Amino acid sequence: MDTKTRLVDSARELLWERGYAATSPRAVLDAAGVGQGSMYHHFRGKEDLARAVLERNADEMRAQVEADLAGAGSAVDRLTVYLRRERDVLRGCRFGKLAQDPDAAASPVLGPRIDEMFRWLVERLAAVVREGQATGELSSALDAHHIASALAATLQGAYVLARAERDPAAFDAAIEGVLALLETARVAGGEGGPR
Amino acid sequence: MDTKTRLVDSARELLWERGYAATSPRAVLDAAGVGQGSMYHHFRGKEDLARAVLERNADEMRAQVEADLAGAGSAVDRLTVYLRRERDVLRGCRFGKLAQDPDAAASPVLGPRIDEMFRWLVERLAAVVREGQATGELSSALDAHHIASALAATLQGAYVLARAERDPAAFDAAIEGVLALLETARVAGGEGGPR
DNA sequence: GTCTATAGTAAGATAGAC
DNA sequence: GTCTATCTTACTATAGAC
Repeated sequence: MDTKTRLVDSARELLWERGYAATSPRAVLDAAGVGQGSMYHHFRGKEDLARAVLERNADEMRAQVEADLAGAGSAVDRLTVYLRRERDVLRGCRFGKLAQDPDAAASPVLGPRIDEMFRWLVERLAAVVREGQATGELSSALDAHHIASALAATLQGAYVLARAERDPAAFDAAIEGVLALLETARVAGGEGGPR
Repeated sequence: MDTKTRLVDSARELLWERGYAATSPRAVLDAAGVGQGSMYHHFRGKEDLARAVLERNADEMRAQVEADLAGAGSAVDRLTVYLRRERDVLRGCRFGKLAQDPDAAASPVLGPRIDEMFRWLVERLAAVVREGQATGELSSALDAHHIASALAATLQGAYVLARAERDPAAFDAAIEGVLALLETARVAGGEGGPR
């Protein structure tokens, strides 16, 4: 594996584990096993390296979300697949972590990328909710964007709870809770209604 | 105001704004307008000062939550009051912020205090859900701890979304979404049922 | 292209004058 | 009890040898 790839891989892990502000270029270099100067040859600095990591993370996340939401089954079924997918709970969300990081959020190059990722995610979830409304599975009285926002927020908050309590069970409890609520919102008689 | 109080006040603001890892003692001293040595006279160091801040934050948060949840109205009404209470959305939750901070969460003195706060909050919310089940407002088929976890998680995640999108509207959308779901869970005929 | 060496700054903490 | 001065370490970045 070449040096540039090793740098991105190492930075990706450290950014996930420690966040942006708390990740030093030195730590990345040590983890990648390269000298001081290599990073500044391939990247303009810490921020530019983080940008490369964010681009890769965004590609992977979009692909994963699409895989979950574009599958078979009703809208609620697919949202359930997405929310119940196995995750590295205690490490948290690669994007949510950075959204809370003071330096990453304030960065003019990183901030907009984080912003864009979440706006895309919520809109993608909202589209599935609207599909559910179109088939009659979910009530048309619900605001699709609100429901999608609540689902995305529960997922992000579930990570926060699990990390605070140092217990993955806190994550599962929150996900099961919102799924139970979503289940009650299924319209009786709609496609794949309550069971 | 005495020096010790000014130090805690300044640290409290900076911890909220920047988190623990990214808040330097120097920044606290500058904000408080005191010299280097004063902090080390009143506190053992950065971690000890943060501990003092966390204790004050915990007191205030418990009082605020109790004020919202112990009021009049049905269980769902009170949960709604809690979730809709006005918040400094873009600054985030004083505890949720620290839960995501790598250094704060890893600290043996700060970590357990963050843990305890969230466990208390979820249990307090679960108690209200159980009250709703006792009066027949909410279905007894629901797992109170799961629902409480989902509500706490949505709140935390709503902060994450708003910060990521730099828009308080993202917070409101998530809260309204989960409230809409909670509303559908009201048992018809129960106290203060669906309207 | 990758390395070591080193710049300049700030971190967290301590020493000692007043 | 509060201050300034200073210690040691680590930060982000650059210089220049190989």
